[in-house]
Amino acid sequence: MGATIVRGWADAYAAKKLSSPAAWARAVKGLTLTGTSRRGKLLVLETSGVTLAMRFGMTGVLLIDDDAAIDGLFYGPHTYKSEWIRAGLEFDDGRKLVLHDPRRLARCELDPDLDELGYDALSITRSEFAKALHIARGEGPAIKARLLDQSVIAGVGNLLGDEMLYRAGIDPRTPTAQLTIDDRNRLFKAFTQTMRSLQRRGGSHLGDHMEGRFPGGHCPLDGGEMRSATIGGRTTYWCSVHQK
DNA sequence: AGAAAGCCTCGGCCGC
DNA sequence: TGCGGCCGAGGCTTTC
Repeated sequence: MGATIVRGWADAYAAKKLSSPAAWARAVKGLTLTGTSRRGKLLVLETSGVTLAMRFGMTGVLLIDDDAAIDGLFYGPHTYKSEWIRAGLEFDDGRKLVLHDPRRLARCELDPDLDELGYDALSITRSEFAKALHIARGEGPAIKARLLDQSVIAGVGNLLGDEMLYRAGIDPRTPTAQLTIDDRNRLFKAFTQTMRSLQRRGGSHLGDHMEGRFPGGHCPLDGGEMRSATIGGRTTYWCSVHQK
């Protein structure tokens, strides 16, 4: 902390949410880093001025002084190339933060609106979880879609959402308001356990969840056929036997 | 060749 | 008729 940004840059893709690529370079120059935090999938850099943020999409990785902050992304490449560097910050002490992203879905942001994000998935409490699943009117969305809604709970992606429902034995298509008390209890337990194991593994998708998660796959727990469909806009897999 | 990720936008359907 | 809630499709991009 305390280092000052001497230079920043972003290409047109990384800066897609900004008014222009130059806006990032212009805004970050001369700012002093005062703190870092994370909310859901968003990395937040607090500074002496405007708050900076980065999101990593599917294949984005933060490089700190040339070292990858995480490795082994399930869908990512297993190599690093200089042409995949999309944005970066250089500090007056010689250190740097670099955004490496082959598929160009990662983004830099200025003054992010944290109110758009719900409870953080890593630290959500039982009572917050209950609120997150509360539906005021009607049946609500399919539970899978609810888990992926970043404005309700921030941090759950497609693979994690499938994993939690798989562990809890809940059909991802179930309307949220139809979940029983028992369902909700099992889901909260599966949720926290899944997040804990994710954290232990270093926070990346290593592909060690849900072995049957592919077309024609079978459930490793009971041999049931795995089904798949688009739910909440994402490809979803579930066991036809134990996820009811 | 098609499918996948996160996120965004769009148009359509449903029920009140 | 309008509105909110919800849905899938389509787009972005590249790799496998």
